Amino acid sequence: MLISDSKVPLYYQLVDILGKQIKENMKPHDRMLSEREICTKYNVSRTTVRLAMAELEKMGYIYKMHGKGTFVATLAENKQNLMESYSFTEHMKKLGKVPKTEVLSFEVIKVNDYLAKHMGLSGEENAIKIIRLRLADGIPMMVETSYLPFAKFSSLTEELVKKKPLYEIFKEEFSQVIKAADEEFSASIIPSREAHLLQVPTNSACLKLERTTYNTANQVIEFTFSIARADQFIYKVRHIR
Amino acid sequence: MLISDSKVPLYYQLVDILGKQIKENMKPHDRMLSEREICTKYNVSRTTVRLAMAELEKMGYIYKMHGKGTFVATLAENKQNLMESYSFTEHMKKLGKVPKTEVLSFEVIKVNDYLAKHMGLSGEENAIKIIRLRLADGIPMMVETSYLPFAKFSSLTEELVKKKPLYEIFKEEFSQVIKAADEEFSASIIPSREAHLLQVPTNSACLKLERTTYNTANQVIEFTFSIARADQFIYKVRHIR
DNA sequence: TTAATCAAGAGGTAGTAACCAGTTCAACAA
DNA sequence: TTGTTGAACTGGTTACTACCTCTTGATTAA
Repeated sequence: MLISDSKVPLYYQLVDILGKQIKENMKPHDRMLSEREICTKYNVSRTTVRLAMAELEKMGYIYKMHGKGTFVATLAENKQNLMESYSFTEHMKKLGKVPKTEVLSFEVIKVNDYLAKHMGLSGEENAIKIIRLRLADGIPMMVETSYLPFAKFSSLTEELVKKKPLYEIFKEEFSQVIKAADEEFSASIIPSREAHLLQVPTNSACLKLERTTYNTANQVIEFTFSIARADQFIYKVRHIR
Repeated sequence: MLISDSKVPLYYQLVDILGKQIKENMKPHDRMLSEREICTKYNVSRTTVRLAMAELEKMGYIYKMHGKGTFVATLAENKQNLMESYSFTEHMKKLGKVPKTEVLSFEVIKVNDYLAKHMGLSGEENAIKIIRLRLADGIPMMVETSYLPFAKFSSLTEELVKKKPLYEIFKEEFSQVIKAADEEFSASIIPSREAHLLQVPTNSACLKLERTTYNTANQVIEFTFSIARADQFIYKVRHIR
């Protein structure tokens, strides 16, 4: 079942196979085969099995109990890839809504002190500033203002941003893999400009969100402010371990 | 430096030692010793070193680059234990504020359908309902309403809750270790009861927070609603991987 | 000078082996 | 009957070995 001379590691092939089994045939708290049983079934070492299981655990698919076994997590139901939680597009699809994005502006700016500090840039560098309106089922949900380091994304165009989700662009066009993200949540009364864009009364509450996204080399690849309408938008995050 | 016959595993002793070194003597992007160098320095196998490094990586202390080395993460500056982000007490201490908690009510209730569903309980079970007012430097910050499964915490008393942070009680009195948490954020106009408790005008915005906390066996050990005043409270979360 | 090559050293993957520490339950002894 | 014990599982820890891929920089060849 596993391909030894594949470019994709054995343990990762196992992650795929077991993950699929869990999603298709198992329910929360079902017991998995023991590590040693998986070894013989797939003819791999326990090292490989434990690597795969560690990965599944990090993804929230399974949990282990010393002396008892490994079990399917309740968390497995609605969570695949942690990265998806950062993505408005993926987030909305998961909720059964149709996401849509309008790019309101796209420009290259010189970073100010605040941006330089938060993005780990020198004050001389440039950043790409993108303002987007996000809609779900045609209802305006949030306004996002994103800053990307120009040095890493100099060839990025407005057309591309209009065509593809930002996180797909990161990965497919610039080989930037998201490794970590910091998010800050707060609430306030909605600013009038955003009230207009989101089509809500001027005294409404809104959810403010600030996100800093890091690549595998621990560099900031995105710094985003979002303002979301309070009556429509709920933001979900999951912590594991 | 490491103690072979200790009850605490070698790899975890290494986590402590390396973590301390990072916090005390290193800064972001500094290179760590290579895995093989650490092996000889502490006289352990590479297995052990890699286990420790994996742990440090999960904690956000370090990041690795294939072929180049292992480096101190920028994230290390302000983050130790992911669990601490759930804890109001720890969270506030980290911000240099003095946390205080007033227990407003403590009672055992029969769960309704909504609670039963969210806590994985049958409709017949009981829960402990605790309402707390959280203050930082004497300023009321948020009102938290928590539900704990009575079956797991039947011996919990109001006195204990007044004396100790809830998450310390979980760990020390009931051996419940937090493994994962789901959080949902939204914003709204503050309800009048909370407006009064938080001493803000009735038309203020507030941050609403719903948290479900799981133990290592993937059972819900806490379900909490929070209402926080928008002008004072910012909630930070970090995702890794 | 410039480009290709190669070796050293980094982390990544994989196997084997052995023993430790919880959990469970059946077999045995009081 | 009621304990207790102990074997047979579970995952957890540790060591050793070997080879892979990626990065870097020095050496070599064009």
